[in-house]
Amino acid sequence: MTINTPRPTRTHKPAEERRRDILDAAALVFAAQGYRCADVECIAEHAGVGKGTIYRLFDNKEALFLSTVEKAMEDLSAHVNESIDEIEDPEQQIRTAIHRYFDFFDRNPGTVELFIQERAEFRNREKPIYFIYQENRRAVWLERFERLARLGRIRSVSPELALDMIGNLVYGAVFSQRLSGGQRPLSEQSDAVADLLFNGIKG
Amino acid sequence: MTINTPRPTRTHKPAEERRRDILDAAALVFAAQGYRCADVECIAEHAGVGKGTIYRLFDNKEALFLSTVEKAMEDLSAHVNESIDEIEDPEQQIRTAIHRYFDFFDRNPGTVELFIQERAEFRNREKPIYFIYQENRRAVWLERFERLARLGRIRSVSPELALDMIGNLVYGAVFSQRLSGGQRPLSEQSDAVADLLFNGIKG
Amino acid sequence: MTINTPRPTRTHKPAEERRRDILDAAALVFAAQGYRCADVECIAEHAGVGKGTIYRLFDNKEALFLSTVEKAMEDLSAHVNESIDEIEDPEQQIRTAIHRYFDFFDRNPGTVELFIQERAEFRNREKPIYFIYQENRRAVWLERFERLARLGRIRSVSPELALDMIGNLVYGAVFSQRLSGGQRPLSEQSDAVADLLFNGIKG
Amino acid sequence: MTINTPRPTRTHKPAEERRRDILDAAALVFAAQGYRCADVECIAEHAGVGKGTIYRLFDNKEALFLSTVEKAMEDLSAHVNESIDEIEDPEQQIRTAIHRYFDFFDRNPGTVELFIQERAEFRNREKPIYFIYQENRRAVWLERFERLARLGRIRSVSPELALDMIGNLVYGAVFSQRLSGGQRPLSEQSDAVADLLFNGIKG
DNA sequence: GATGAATGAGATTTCATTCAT
DNA sequence: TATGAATGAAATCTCATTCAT
Repeated sequence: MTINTPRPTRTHKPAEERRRDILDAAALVFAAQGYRCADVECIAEHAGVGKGTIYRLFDNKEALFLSTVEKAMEDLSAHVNESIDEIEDPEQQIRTAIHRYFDFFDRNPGTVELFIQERAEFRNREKPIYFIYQENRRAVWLERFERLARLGRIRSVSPELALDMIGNLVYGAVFSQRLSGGQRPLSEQSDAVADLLFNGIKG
Repeated sequence: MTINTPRPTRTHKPAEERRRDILDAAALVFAAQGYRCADVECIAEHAGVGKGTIYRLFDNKEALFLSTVEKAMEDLSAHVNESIDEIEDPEQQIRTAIHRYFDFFDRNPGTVELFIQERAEFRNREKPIYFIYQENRRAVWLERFERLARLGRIRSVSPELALDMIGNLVYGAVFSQRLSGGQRPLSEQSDAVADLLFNGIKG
Repeated sequence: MTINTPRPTRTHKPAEERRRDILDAAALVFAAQGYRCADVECIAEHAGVGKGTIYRLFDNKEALFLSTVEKAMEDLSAHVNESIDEIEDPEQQIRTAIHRYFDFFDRNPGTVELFIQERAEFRNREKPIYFIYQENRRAVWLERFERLARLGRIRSVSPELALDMIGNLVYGAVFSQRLSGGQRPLSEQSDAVADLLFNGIKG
Repeated sequence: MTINTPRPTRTHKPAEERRRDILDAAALVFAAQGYRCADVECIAEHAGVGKGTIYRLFDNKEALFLSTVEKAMEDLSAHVNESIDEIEDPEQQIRTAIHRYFDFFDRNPGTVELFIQERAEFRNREKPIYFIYQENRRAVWLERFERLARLGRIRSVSPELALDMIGNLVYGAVFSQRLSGGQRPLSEQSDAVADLLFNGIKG
């Protein structure tokens, strides 16, 4: 026998905590239902607040969604970049990054949905948040590839191209796995992906 | 004051031609506005028909959209596979396929949007049409990779994995280029991608 | 194994026959689906003609429907009045009329639906066709009741009132039976109804 | 040029009151325009609310309509049965019921329309609400007729039949008056109807 | 004349957003 | 400040009617 303990009618919390609650709920609901089908009321319920509160903290549904995506992107970025700097060898940095990238999506499968949704619904915005973040980090990664080249461990390709390739490869892998309904964790494939990247299929 | 020169009167056409007109218009409008924002009336105008005609030939907006995606996928598949069989060398087959794959999206940039939209809006459907088609062709491509392995031109990776990798790579490349707003044609990169695939960045 | 023998593409029939075919089909479909839900196309199919033909013979859906109701009313009127004049005794005339009235609706249950539909959908028209016909016959029936009164067989009520009462009684009975889902044939009750009418429940 | 003085702003009312407002407006509009032609927006205006409010309180147009009919039926039932129990003599009970039945429809002429509409548009539903209510009350009324029979004041007919007859008679009378456009109040005829019922036209 | 493909007005319903409480 | 009742714009889809063939 469950007892309904209805949410207390009004509660006071610091605004920052409210925001987090709402963004967490939004990530869940947007990922599960898609941007259009997600009902703001449903998000409000999940977050344990009234609709009005959402509209006080976010301009509108679009702003709420973009904040949600941004938060997800921050989490991804933090997860990937966290312990990279402590690694000395650039190849190992790359291998670790791939692994942690895959690992993040294994743990947060909804995040792919958020990225898809963003692009699907906000075609007009300049550039998806994902690619903005990617660009921000580009310089750092480029330098790592250049170091690798200087060490003679990249031969035939320009660092620029290599960076793009790996970006496309892992990005494509995440989408493919998610969209094709693949069940195997991505992170299991990270070594194979890295090997391919470094050695190619002939190697 | 502009004078609208409305579509003259009603014209009769064979059903097949009408379908094509409508699917062409739909591909345009869905790609430009997204599934949700695309107004069926707008598609009708583009196709030069009345709304009713669309609803006579397609059950509803969803069916129209999915037909549009399917048609795009057929076009892609035909474009890629067309002249592959005439090529003898399996490596060359793969290189050509990559090139033609990229080339298709250069010529039909809206197609990526359609694929994104499908996934974004119809999360419930088993599997996106793209992956259904991909699976259909899998056996054929697998055989080519196996031949390559038998010829000793693939060393370290299983044909299965190699196939997945290349799938992810090109798929990711198309998305990346489109989503990141890249302006350079994909097909220009096809050689570099193939080189990476075969030789890796170390090679 | 049935062989589809599709309706020959075009046939020529005298207009009068066409009209009858269409009205028969219309009576069926309108009774089964109701005025609003009845699709003109469906009626055309039932009648074995094209939609255009219907619109050549009838101004519009409304006119078609009203013609259908009128035809039904003519049939009812004919069925009831047919052999009344050959009967000598006025009481027997009334008893026979009641019986034939009920009998008609037993045989043509859809007719009630048509009358209901007419009223439901064409509230604006002066008076339903049923009541127009009823009024036309009123003088004749009034005379019969007056003869009955002159013969001393109606005591306490005016012929006018008696006529109205019986009208209401049988009309109500038909509706009740139909609307309440009664399964017993109306005509079985005609004697009881007539007895009540003549003698009341005390008698 | 008329100046619209639009409903001021939004007001808050208890749900029960809102429901009543809406049902009152719906009864008016459905009776005047018929189920199909009645625009929900029009009902909303009459009720002084927005369309959305109607859809918050009722699942859809159909549910709104059926609630309206049910409410009307409750009102009728209450009006008829109200003071019957205080009457001692069963014949007087019946006479009073007839009178109050007619009186109700004189005061609420639209109610007949609602009943017609219900049947016309929802032919699929098991049984119209009117007949469901009628059946509920049947046992009580049957008992009254049986008491009358025991008192020797009904001779020749079974109580069952007598009850059906009177039901048909008054039901038919209401329809007839309404449909034939009769202007005289029904309640003026109630004595004559009762006399006919008890004594017949011969008596 | 006969057909049925083509048309588009019109009505229901949803849900983001507002604002009275 | 927090709530959720109230709002109404917007979009799908149907089907009576027309008219090219």
